[in-house]
Amino acid sequence: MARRRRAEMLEETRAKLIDAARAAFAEKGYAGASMDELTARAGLTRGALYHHFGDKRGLLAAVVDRLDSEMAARAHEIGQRHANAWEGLLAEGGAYIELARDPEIQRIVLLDGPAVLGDPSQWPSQNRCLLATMTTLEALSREGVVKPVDVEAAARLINGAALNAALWVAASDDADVLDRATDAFRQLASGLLALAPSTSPS
Amino acid sequence: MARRRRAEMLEETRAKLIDAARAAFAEKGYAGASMDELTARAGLTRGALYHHFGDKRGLLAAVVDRLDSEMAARAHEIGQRHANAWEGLLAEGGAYIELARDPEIQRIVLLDGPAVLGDPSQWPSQNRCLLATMTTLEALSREGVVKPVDVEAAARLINGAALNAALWVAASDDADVLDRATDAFRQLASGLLALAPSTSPS
DNA sequence: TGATTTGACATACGCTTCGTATGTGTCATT
DNA sequence: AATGACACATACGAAGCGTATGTCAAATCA
Repeated sequence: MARRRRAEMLEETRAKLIDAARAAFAEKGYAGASMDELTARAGLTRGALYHHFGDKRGLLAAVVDRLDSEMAARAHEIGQRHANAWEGLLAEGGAYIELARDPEIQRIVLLDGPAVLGDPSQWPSQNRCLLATMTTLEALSREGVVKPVDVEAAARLINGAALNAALWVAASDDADVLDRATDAFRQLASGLLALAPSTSPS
Repeated sequence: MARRRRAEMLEETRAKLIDAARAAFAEKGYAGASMDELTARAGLTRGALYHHFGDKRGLLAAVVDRLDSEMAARAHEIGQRHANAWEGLLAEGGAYIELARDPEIQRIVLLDGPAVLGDPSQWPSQNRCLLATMTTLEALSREGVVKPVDVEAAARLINGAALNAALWVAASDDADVLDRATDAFRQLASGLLALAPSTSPS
């Protein structure tokens, strides 16, 4: 069998640990997940974990960073699909709402993450999400589509509203809740528009 | 000395435990707070705690319920002060933002609470907050001030935006962040208005 | 190529903490 | 006055985290 390089092995174990942790945290929650069990499932021991991530919290940070990056990339991509930048912003928000219905993201990013790692707005990954929204808003502001506005503040509130909507959608089994949340989101966002918002612009 | 009734004592120990837990959770966080230390500071032992609250989680639920009720009452009261219902809604949101700057509320209600107790929109106390906002919105909708809107969805998003703004405000030391967040909140909320929002209505 | 060092893990240990099971004293009831 | 219930304290077991230590392969170098 071909011998693999050391760096390869290292990356592989890191990935295995992150994957195992992602599953364990999602299933049992951060506090409920045992590091012994988690590492054993990955075919390793706690030794590997502490060597790579320092402590349990470091492991969560790594998992969160990964999930959050995936979210940002996906939401931004969806936003980019729209020729109209304003529709892109709305779609981006809608994408966040949908993404956050994923139980893994729910539990790890939205619930345990803030409690263990502190305010999300301080995370490097969250800043990526925020930056994407801010960039879009900035462009819209230059084009005159939205009113002159504090871009950072507006972006934070928009993201916050979307994430909260996602929590609501995820907690209820009702199928139409997603649509209700999305509609309300669009209405709220229209408050940023320079022109009087039309009820159904499409 | 006057002998107190049994029920009085009972309520007093409950209150002492909740107060001690409130302080301990705020200072060390839920996970970091030791129940031995917490109860000792109240002049009791863990026995009392498990007798009254079942487990650590039950104690947190009691603390959260208390804090959250205080928030709802205070915010609603502030909203009531305004003759104009629309300004009342905005003031209510602003009040949430300000209230959440309190480190106790920050840590216990906004960070640890959701992680341990689950989605806040399922809490009885949170429903009180929500109901207040919904009532105001409903009235505004009847008066024709805001567009016909899904009241529950709009209320949830508004509350979510306010809470998220509060996290941001609390995390940054910048003094003007509070104003920036409040302004952005008002702009977003104006998306619900039936008429084209004026830039500075007051 | 053989010796040495570095680094990636495994193993072993102690400490803390939670939850429960059991004990004890005091207040109501009869 | 005796009994039962209740409010709490004490004692115990188990689990989990972090650290300190050990080990073996891989990289470096003479």
